[in-house]
Amino acid sequence: MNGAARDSDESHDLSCLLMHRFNEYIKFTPSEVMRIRALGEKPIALPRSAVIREQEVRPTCVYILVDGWAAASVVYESGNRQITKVHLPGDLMGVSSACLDLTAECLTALTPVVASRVPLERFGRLFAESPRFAAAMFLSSQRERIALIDAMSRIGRTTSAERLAALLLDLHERLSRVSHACDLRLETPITQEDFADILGMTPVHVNRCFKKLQNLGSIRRFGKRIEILDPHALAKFARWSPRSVASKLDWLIEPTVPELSGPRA
Amino acid sequence: MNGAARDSDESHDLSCLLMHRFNEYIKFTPSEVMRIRALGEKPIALPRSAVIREQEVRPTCVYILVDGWAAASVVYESGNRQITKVHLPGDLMGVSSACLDLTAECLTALTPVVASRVPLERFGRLFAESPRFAAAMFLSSQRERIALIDAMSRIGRTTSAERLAALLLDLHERLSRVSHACDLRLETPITQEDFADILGMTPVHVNRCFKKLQNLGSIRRFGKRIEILDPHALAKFARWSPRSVASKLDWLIEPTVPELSGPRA
DNA sequence: CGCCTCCTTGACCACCCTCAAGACTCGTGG
DNA sequence: CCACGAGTCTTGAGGGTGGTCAAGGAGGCG
Repeated sequence: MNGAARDSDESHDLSCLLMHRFNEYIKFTPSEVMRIRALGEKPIALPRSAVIREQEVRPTCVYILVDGWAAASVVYESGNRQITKVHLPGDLMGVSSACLDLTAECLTALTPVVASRVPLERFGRLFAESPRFAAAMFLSSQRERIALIDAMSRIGRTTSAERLAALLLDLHERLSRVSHACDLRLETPITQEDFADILGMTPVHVNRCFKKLQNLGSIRRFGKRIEILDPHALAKFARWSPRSVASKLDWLIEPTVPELSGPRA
Repeated sequence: MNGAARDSDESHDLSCLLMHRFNEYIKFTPSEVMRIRALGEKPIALPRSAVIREQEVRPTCVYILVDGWAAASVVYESGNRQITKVHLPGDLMGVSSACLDLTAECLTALTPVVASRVPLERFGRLFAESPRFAAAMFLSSQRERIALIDAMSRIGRTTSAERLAALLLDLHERLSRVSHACDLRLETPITQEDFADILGMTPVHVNRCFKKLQNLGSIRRFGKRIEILDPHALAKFARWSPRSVASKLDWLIEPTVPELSGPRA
């Protein structure tokens, strides 16, 4: 048992949330769950727009987003920024910059957030000692690459309205997995300017695209609440379909769990 | 010694090339090098434009690019495609799709290529048995994420001429590391249409951007040979600077090499 | 109530796309 | 050796998507 275990009273209620993400590819054993739970330091609350971690600084930690939404973005001197990833509760943030001398992206709070630091040393120790944790991290990094590939190809090769539609579907899917979104209602606490920075366009044009999707009868809006009226039509319009992660991963990880948690659904 | 060792006579001369990439973050021991060498099957030669691996198929392998240039791209029904990564000799290809049920990207040959398949099982076995290999793969995946982040933010937030300039500098840097490019001359065997697919624009406009960079006095062209006249000015124009990978990685990997395999510092 | 942030809308314009035609290169075959 | 054709590059003309600028409206909070 390592010294960080004393943090775990705060991270108590996070555990299920975090496990949800970490379990994406692997069913961890109880003892593994214990260790993963102990990864994060005491969570910190930050207001909206707060910088969680600067761009162009020495990376020392990764971060677990416990509550709220956050953005990873590349900021230019002109003030322009491109959001490269919208992080939802349970996400691990700032991992990619760990391979660099200076961080490539800035982590900011899109809403008030609660986040927990994970020192790289602690992360690295678990990575070295638990091959299954290493495999899970490897796979989830690949999944992040896929997300980037999808976002990039949309920015490069689809129109603005299509991009917005795809983003709404994407957020809806991710949120429903964290079970924030019920049915086809979508609560998006972020501004149209944020949308613009995600989609590589301007706030003004985001607004016009929203109107366009409304006129097409695909969505309806009530303030920040968005309702997807015809998901099928919207998906077709956006040329979007959900990615399904590999079901068979025995090439990387033993499919069965050695100890207790045996039963597979 | 595993059965794949018999492939190693062909992969003989590749080893230095591949090691160059695999060594990016770690210095491997001789026995580790042996195992990595044995990863790839017998390399296969393919003509330009050949599909190395389709999109939307079940992933069974990753690929080592031994010679030539290849592209990972997302292809739309309309025939449009976005190249998400230009692979140079020594690159590992198709890794990100390994986490999916169906591949997200299509791998195609931009020039005649020589490539070697690595069955996922073989990759996974080495990953499980060698924590140092696992760490190296993890880090190189993070580096790929950074490359995607950079490409994406450029497409989303910079003008076409800036993007082209950044791409030229990027290719020059990568090529000079594989030592194909001497000095400021850049041999690009790919068409302007390929450039367009990388940069998220049209071939016609790529041509105009080339002309613009020439008129600025930043580059000169002789067919497919490009000379960067003022790299400093070009980098400033493109808002480009080389990324430097972390020098201190002892949080993930023991910095010094143990002899054969086991002993921990 | 007033201020701030965000949303909305209009007018204008530029960057980049589309279409199209001609020039150049290079491999192939007569 | 030249002719041909396919693929690529180059250039022009015109148009549309989306950016810029600006002003008014709507909501939230001290």
